Amino acid sequence: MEFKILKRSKKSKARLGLLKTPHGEVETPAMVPVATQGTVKTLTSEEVAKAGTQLLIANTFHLHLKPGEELVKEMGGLHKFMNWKHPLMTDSGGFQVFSLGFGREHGMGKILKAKSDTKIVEGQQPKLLRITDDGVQFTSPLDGRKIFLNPERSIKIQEALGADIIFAFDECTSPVANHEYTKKSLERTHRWALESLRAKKNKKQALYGIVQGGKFKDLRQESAKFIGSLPFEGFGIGGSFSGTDGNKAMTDMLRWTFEELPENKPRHLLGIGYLEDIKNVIRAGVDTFDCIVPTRYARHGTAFIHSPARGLVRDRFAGGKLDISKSVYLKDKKPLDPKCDCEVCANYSRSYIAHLFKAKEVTALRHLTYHNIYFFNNFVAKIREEIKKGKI
RNA sequence: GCACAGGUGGUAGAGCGGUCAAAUACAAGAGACUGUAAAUCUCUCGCCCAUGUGGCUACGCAGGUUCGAAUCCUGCCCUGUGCA
Repeated sequence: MEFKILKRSKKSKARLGLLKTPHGEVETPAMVPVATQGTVKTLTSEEVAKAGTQLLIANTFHLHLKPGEELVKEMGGLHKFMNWKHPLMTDSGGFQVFSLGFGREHGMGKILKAKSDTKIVEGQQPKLLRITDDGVQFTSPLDGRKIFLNPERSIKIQEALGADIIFAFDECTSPVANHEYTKKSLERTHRWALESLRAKKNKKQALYGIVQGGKFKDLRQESAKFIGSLPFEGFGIGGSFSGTDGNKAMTDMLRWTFEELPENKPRHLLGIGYLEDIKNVIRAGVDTFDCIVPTRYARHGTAFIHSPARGLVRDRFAGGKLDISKSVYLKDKKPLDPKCDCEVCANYSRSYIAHLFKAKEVTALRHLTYHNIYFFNNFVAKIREEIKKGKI
């Protein structure tokens, strides 16, 4: 893999780049739709590409569970298996250490929405899995069976899957972990980073190290310094932030991190963001970022649109949300987003999609997903243009 | 006309003497979702006050039995099925 920075903004830390992988190039900044189980839910791989997607991220933990990396390998690798001819990443399973552990136990996402009395202290274990220096013992959410993952196994699985970019195994720390827990967890993630590097054999794949450290400045800097000093080909920024103070916690964290990272290597922000986050993180210097928002929100009935729908939308950024489950849209002849030129907006009305959604037809979810992916890709493409023109 | 069966909230459908404003599901309304256990989850859903171990009106209609009836009895009105 090769990463070229084509332009650095004078107005911000934003950069325009080109990521060259064995399966083609990615113009950065770029949004990365999530294909956890080897599919962007409801879409074919051809549709995903047609909607402007350059890069996808699939998941080690889920594909290991089902159908198993050996099967994927037997079928010619993940690219061939899912007929995705473009660049591909796999996440390491590190997020599941959180989402199936403390996250599930506390009914909490990795971004804290409100003040919480829950605290995680050093030495505490989640009920549903066991984290030790050797690795993580998961309980499969599918059938309760035990799954053990550590850096070596995660890398082996990712090599069998065969994505262009793979990630070191880490622990995504909970937003309610205290400084001491986060520090101990970070030290373990750092050891795992070294082990991930050691385990990696396949030279065609690029391995990204992951910076953690939660919301703590000293830990973020320590992590960025350490991970940044290792021979990774790029970096993932993971973990938790507070969401109670707008975007400040996130941009602060990115600033602390990027000050310590080698700036000629690509940076991937893991699991962000909302539409209103995107410009900020790009301004902070993020090259790629993945997020389930366009796809999950689609399946839950939300279309992202340019102009706010009257009374139903927050319009804090360059777009709005349209909840197609509202009965008013049954009588609305307009497309989801009148300013969008995707194939769904060119051909279908809100009325029709609202009907499909209420009738629980899967095609509604397909249309919404396609539109949202297109919308996000287009949104980022315009930001690339703005960086090119020196506006951002 | 006769014989059965039945009439409960927007719908379907529980309840068959007290703990019933009435299970459950659907529909409807509101909210949540940031490296996907997520085509998911949460809340509201008779009316009123206003949010409480609150008030009022309800189970086809009219009477009755009973301390007490959606639940038992009588009549009436509807609906379905069978037989004439």
